[in-house]
Amino acid sequence: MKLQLQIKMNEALFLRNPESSELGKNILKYSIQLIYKTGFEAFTFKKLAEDIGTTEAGIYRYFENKHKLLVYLTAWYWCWLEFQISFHTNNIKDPTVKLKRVIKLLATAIEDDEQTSYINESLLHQIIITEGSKAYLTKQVGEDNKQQFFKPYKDLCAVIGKIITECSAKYKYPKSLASTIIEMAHFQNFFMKNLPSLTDFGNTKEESEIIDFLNDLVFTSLKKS
Amino acid sequence: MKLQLQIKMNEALFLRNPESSELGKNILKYSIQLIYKTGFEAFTFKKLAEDIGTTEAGIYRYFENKHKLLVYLTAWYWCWLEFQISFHTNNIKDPTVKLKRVIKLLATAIEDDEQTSYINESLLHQIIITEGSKAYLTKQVGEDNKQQFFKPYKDLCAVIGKIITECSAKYKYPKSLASTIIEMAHFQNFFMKNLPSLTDFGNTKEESEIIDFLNDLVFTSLKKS
DNA sequence: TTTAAATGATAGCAATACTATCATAAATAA
DNA sequence: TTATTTATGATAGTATTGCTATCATTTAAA
Repeated sequence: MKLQLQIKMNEALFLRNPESSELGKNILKYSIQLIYKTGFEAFTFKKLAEDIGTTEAGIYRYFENKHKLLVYLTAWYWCWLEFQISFHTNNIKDPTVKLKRVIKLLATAIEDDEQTSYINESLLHQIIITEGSKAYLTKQVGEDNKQQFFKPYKDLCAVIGKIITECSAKYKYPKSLASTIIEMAHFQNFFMKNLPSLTDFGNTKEESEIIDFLNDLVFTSLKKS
Repeated sequence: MKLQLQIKMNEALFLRNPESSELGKNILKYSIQLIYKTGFEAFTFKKLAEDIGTTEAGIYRYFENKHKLLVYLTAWYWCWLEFQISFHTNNIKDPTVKLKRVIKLLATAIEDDEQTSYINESLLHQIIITEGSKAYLTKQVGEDNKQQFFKPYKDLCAVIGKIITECSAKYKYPKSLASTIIEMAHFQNFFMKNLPSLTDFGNTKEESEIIDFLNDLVFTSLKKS
């Protein structure tokens, strides 16, 4: 008997719930692998269908198009991460300790946690780093937002913003600082690996340095105010 | 007699230099308008050709594909911005004042400066906010980087990093802080307009608030160290 | 004025992004 | 158990995208 973590996803993101069938789960599993391997631009439903051993039309019964699938995956990731955060910061009283834990969770590569057999969290984390912002950097961001597609991201940001306010009630920009931490945990990681001169971590390429940078950035801001 | 600002672009970015002919200049001019209007995903050379009144094949003689064109536009923008920064911070001794000026330039919407008739800097700035990161968030980032496509971005980051170090020689993360300022000047702007709950500027939607936030972020970090 | 270079016009082709149809298999309800 | 809904597989087809090739014509340089 095993505890299964189920995330309730926004129904407007899919045509048929991918978590409700084998094929659906395979779509999630293999799309993560294929996007990781080829990048989102070169990723197509045709190739995905071949990998799974089904047909293109089969995929289209679950997802309207690859953009929706990407939004689904990112939304899933932010939900999952918010759960991780609430789990790992549970019972911690000191908001400073809490915030440090959050930064570490945001900036650390994840081991696949096997709770959800069809989602490889480690690969998904890598995908979010490279492809995540493409989910909202579009012309349709307004409509997608109306349909609540970015609620998990906004919720996570709100949670972190609240911890920031607990740390320092006077600090004026809790939400912007929260979104900055989230984005920079990913961007500094991408830069470190791909455009290292944009960072100070080019030599070691250690995640711990990103964590140190973010801690410094956040806690000097909060101590002062 | 008018002074013309000419930016020497990396030759590997194009097949034929777009600044060397009318058609080329039209490609730059109309591509900025069309990407601004439709977004990069829906932008095609076919539509661009129709707008200009030429043929698809005509565009392909200048740019290998739309990715290269986007990289060209972003590279041009970073070059132009670095010039703006060096121009507007010239003769300023105090590095703190300099850095404040830089933050303002990064976060402020630009008026089209008419110096370059075929490039509308104001629209281009908007494009960079929404599409800019797509230039490097790809599988080919490594190869593109080898060909020096991101040199203007890296140069700008180095310039800002140097000013940061002038402000505080002891600060440990000048380059990461520089790339953070650059990215956040844009992302907070995008969030403010499209996903306002990710920021603290949803009510006023004023650029000046982004500038205040970045100033606070940067100068508390630098004062402390 | 000859020659080279840039453009326009047209064609074509492989891949992408879908939609539709129908047969079959599997799960569910009567 | 049979009847019936539901999901999948197989196949086709269509418009658009992304790109290359050819050749005639205009424009600019030698």
